[in-house]
Parts: sequence; C-alpha cells; structure tokens
Amino acid sequence: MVHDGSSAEETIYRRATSCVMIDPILHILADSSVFQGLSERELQDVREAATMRRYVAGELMVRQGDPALAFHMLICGHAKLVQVTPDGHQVLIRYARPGHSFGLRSALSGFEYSLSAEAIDDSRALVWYGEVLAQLMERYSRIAFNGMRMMTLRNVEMQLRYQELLTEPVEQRVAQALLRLSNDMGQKTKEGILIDVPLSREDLAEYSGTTLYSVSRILRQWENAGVVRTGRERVLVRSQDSLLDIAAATI
Amino acid sequence: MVHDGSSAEETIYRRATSCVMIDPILHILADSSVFQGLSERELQDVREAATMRRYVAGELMVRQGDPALAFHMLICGHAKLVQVTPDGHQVLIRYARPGHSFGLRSALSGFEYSLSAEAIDDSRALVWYGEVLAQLMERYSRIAFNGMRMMTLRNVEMQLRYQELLTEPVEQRVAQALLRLSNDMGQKTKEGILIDVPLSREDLAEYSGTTLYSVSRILRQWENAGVVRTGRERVLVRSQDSLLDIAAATI
DNA sequence: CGATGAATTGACCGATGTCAAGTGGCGTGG
DNA sequence: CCACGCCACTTGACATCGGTCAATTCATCG
Repeated sequence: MVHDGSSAEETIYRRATSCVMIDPILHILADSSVFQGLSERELQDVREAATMRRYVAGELMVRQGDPALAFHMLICGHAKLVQVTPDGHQVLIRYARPGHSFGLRSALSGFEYSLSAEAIDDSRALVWYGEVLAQLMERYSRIAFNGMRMMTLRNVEMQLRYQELLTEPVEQRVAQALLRLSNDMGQKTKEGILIDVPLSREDLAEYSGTTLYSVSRILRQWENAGVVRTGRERVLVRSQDSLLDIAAATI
Repeated sequence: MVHDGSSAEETIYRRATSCVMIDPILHILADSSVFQGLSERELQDVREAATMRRYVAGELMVRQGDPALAFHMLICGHAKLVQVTPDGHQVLIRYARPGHSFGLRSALSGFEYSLSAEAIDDSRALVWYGEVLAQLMERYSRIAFNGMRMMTLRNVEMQLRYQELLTEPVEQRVAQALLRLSNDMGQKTKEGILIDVPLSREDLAEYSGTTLYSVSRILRQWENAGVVRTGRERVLVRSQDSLLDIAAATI
C-alpha cells in the first residue's frame, strides 16, 4: 500500500503530464503505424488535411453509436477505448497513447462508432474526416498498406485476448493486462514501472474481463508478495518477471 | 433427432459437394473481399501469380507455427481455422468457404502461421507467396485497401465475439455461433437451414467457447423445442427467429 | 454385424461472480 | 485548518453457472 506518510516516497507517483507544444507532431505521425514510411513532404500534406482537437480529462472524444465522421490520432494525453454491451456491461478494448489511432473503419465506412473513446488526461488529437482520409489513401497508397498491417496486428492481439479469456484463469489474465499496460503506458522509475495513468481496480477488471472484486483480491496478494505496489487508481509494477511467470503459469 | 428410418427424409442431409471445374475462379476472386473491384485483366494477372493446391478432407492447409510462406484463398471446399493454445486448448477462430482467405498477415510478415487451417471437404485453394503478393499490392493499391477493409471487419467481428464471451451465458453464445454458421455455411432446404459441413458438438463448442457437454445439452433442449434438428455431426436450423430470440435474450 | 467414435446423461465440484458491509484516503467547503 | 462526505477500495459470506469426469447409448461405416 502507498500510505506510509513519507511524501518523499510519493514523488514516485507524480505523473508525467508533459504535453509537447512545439511541432514534434510530424515526428509522432512519422512514428505512427498508419503514417510511417511517408516522406516529410507527404507528412506535411497529411498533417495539413487534419484539424486539431482538444479534450479535457474525462471528455468523450467519440461516442459509441454516434455517426462516424472522423479518424482520430492521439497527439498528446491518453485515451481509453470502451464498448458498452446491449445489457450495460463495459468492455475495455484498449488504451491509447500519442501516435495511436482509432476510428479507422468507422470513418471510412461512415456508419457509426463502434466504441467510445474517453480522454483520460487533458488530450489533443488530430482528426481527419472520412472523405479526406480516403483521398489521402488514394494519393499515398502507403497509408492503405500501413492501415492493413496495423489492422492485422490488432487482429492478432484481439485473437490472443479472446484465447486468453477462453482458456486462462483470472489471475493470469490480470497479469497479462498489467503487462500490456506497462508496455503501452509504462513509465520507468527507480522502483519499477509505473502505469502512467489513473487506473482503478474497475478499469483493470474491464480490461482483463473480470470484476473489480477479483482484481482487488489479486492485487492485494501480489502486493504482499512484493510484485506490485498499489494506490488509489495507481499501480506500480515492481517485478515484471514475476508477472511474466504468473501470466505463463500452466500450474 | 434424425433417426426416423425414412431414408427419403435423409435426402435433406446430402451435402452439396460440387467443386466447379471450369473457370469461374475469376468470379470467385472478383467476389472476394481482397480482390473485389479489380478489372478482369487485373484479376487475370492476379490469378496467374498464384498456384492452385489441392487438399483432401482432413488435411492441414497450413500448420500453426510453420514458417509462413503464402496467402491462401479457398476456391472450393471448406476449411476450419483453429488455434491451439500453449496448454493444449483448441480455439476455433472461424470457418472459411470459397472466396474466403487466410494467412494475409503471416505471408506478408514472413514469420509463422498463427493458426492451422484444416480442410473439411476435399478442397482447392489458390496460394500467393509473400513476395508475389507484396508485388501485386504495389501494382494494384486497391488490394491493400481491400485488405485493410477486410481486416477491420474481421476486427469488429472478433471484438464482438470477445464481448460476447465476456458478457453472455453459454446458451446465447452457442446461438450466436449457429447463426454465424448458418450465414456462412448455410444451405437452404425446405425444412430450414442446413449447416453444410460436418459439425460435431465439439466443433461447435470450440467455436462458441464452451464444452461439448454443454453444447450437447443445449442442442437437445432446442431440439425438443423444435428450433433445430440434429444428427451425428449435422445441425439443421429450423427456426432462425427462435435462435435470434435466444441470442438476444437479456432474460 | 461388430467396431469405432460421436453423443447423451448424471453426479459432482470449484472458480468466480454477486452482494453487503465496512474502511480509509482525499478533496471540498465551512 | 478541520470536519465531513464521497468514492475507491477491501473483505467476507454465499450462490451458481458451467466445467470435469465417468458411464452408457447410439449411429455409421467397413
């Protein structure tokens, strides 16, 4: 637990809120799965076709069921992509950080968003309207190719999670979820990898397909074993290796 | 149950094994998600870049873990795409019929097949080697675009199944699985929709994420209610509407 | 007509979800 | 600055769906 009074200790939990203001935007685009491989001129072109949007923490960037207008790429901040089922269950599809994108299919099909994206931090995103994106793809076929590769990768990931849900017990799935999060949103500190985003037990439950109660019990157990340190909406992974062991365990 | 002795009744269960021999291959390509929208000349070109392979029922078209060489498109027959997890569980990803394809990511990445494809019937498939496919995509950017769209659709489907697995009880999932199968492999008969492929209780279980025992009980129940008729490795859907009701049930 | 593998059925049980009742930390307003 | 209240989290007791196992039965094919 993180309540040992020492506020020096607490520095570990100060979150990086840096939101770059110059124009490293092109760098972000150049590193993204969708636009990688384009020349600087082409990236300029792509960037100019987009408009920048700002969101405050907690705001919905897109809302599931709304008519799908635009393809989004996160420039700074973080987002949570969530689906809510007909019977009200929340399912957390994935987390996004700068360079990650969502709404590709929705924007191109023009139908409706199949999920909601919620800004976790104050965030900014570039958005391209459906037709604009289609034109860009026409002009730079590389984008379509990249898009295809990105979607195949997501597909593999999703298949894997499906498989895990089907065959692995809860504790292993939570371990997998934490490993994914520490890869995606991890911040190295001297004590371990801090998940750099508010992460409640319920979030983690929705991400690993269980309930907040089970997550609570499991985290507590891990905390006692020294694998993680937890606080209110905070998780710090002290030993990734232990998590890997837990995730792999055939028992 | 299908054991009423009347062999006239049995005609319902004769499977269509037609394996077209002329050259409607181009039609199949033209209708496939990957090659749709190409001109006939381009389709010719595409077709000539491929080689045809034959498989007998039960043969593996690709084996999970083998080095990924080629992109496959089923021309006739049916296939079952299966993943086996590290701990030996089988997970049925999807079924394929003519025009369906698999191995796109594997062929392009050149890594290894992430699943096995088993021929259900005697089957034939066109295969394109990784480099060849990459060249075709370079030449006809439409293919990459189509590929992207196909993968986004698969992704949506996979997300949906993930969601279902997470939130719906077994009976609903089995109903969903049967509905998918009757769309994909259904054969209209006067009595209902026959799943046109040997489908054991275990297959259905692997497809809906449960056990053959549960499937057996559920099918029995449905049979008594007149929703389906079943036989050894055969399922006939008598009332799709009832299945839709069951699948939607919030209870 | 017998062998083989699919399907059925019953009994059992265990991992997880559900529910209810706290506990404690953090922020807000007096 | 303190107290209050909110909300995340914890913890225990309990219920239950559906998986596991074992024993048959049945159907299809040689």
